[in-house]
Amino acid sequence: MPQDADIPPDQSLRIGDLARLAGTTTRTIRYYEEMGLLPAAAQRPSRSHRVYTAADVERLRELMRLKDLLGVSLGELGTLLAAEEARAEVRAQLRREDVDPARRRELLAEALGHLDRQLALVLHRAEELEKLHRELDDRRKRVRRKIRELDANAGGTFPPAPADALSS
Amino acid sequence: MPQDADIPPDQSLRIGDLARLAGTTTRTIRYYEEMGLLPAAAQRPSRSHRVYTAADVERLRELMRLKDLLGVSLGELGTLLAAEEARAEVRAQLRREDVDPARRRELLAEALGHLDRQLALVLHRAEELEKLHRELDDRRKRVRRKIRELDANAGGTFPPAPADALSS
DNA sequence: CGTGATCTTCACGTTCACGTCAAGTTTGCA
DNA sequence: TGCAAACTTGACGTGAACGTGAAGATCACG
Repeated sequence: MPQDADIPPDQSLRIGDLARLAGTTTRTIRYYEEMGLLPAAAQRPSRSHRVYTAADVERLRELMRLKDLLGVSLGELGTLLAAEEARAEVRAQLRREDVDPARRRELLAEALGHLDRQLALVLHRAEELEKLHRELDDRRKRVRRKIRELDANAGGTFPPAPADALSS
Repeated sequence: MPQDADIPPDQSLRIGDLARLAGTTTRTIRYYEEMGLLPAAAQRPSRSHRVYTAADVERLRELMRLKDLLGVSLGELGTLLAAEEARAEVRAQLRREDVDPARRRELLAEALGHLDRQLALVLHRAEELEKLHRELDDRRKRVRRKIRELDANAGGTFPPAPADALSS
């Protein structure tokens, strides 16, 4: 668990701060940048320090969250993230109301597609996890029942023969 | 997705068959054996072929499933699997009714502990996934609402100014 | 009992996702 | 302006989880 020093002092964070706030390392951040997951802030004067904002903390946390929850590689994550980028683009375009409705619809439809792809991934995994959950729950109930049976005739003779096979 | 040739011809499978049936490679199977995830069938005459049964197919599939769903390393998976081993042991002992009740309770309690550990893992992940699911659903709803708004006054002038900020 | 497919054990190679060290540079601050 | 702390790029190292040969043994079948 990351040391949750959740007092984001606001803009102008440096890479070390970002690492601490997101619960990771500077190496990882540079690596993610290299992989295109964190945009390289193109106009950085080369050899000067990287600067970040609170939004970047959020973005990085979201990245790590998705990576963990969806169990995807950084490459696949990059694809999903490109969708997020597109959504940001959409938001920017939508904020200016001088875009023609046809284009607006296009952008929105695209965003919808991206969201649906992510949702499909999430739903599939959630379903599988739920299945596993139910299985474990069933096993647990069986074990607890056996314990209760055992406790019922405590101090007595042998308990009644169980007679039911436990599924593997 | 593994090519689901689900016609398990029954016992006496060889490593290639197991690989095909479980949707993986022989290398992976040997590796898992080396890691102690698949027991090495101790009395194999050294330099003879490995033999497997349909149960092993199940076990291997379960292994891959857990690894994927819980996102754990093979090491951690080994620990969880040791629990399964213990449960198998319990089942074996419980089948013979000549074990004294105290020991039975012990074994059952142990099994319960293992199951609870797995359940905790699963529940935590399921919760996180559900949170992500709700978030994506919300975003999707917003996008769809915008599309409907746009479609409502189609062919007309500009749509009414949205006036609501889209959360990042 | 020959033979081709499949398997055996080394052993080294590879990819991913970073860790780690080195040498020089930039920044915040006294 | 001086300086320590934090940063920069570059390069090599590492652990996990396999992939990929090589050289020989074994199996299943005609």
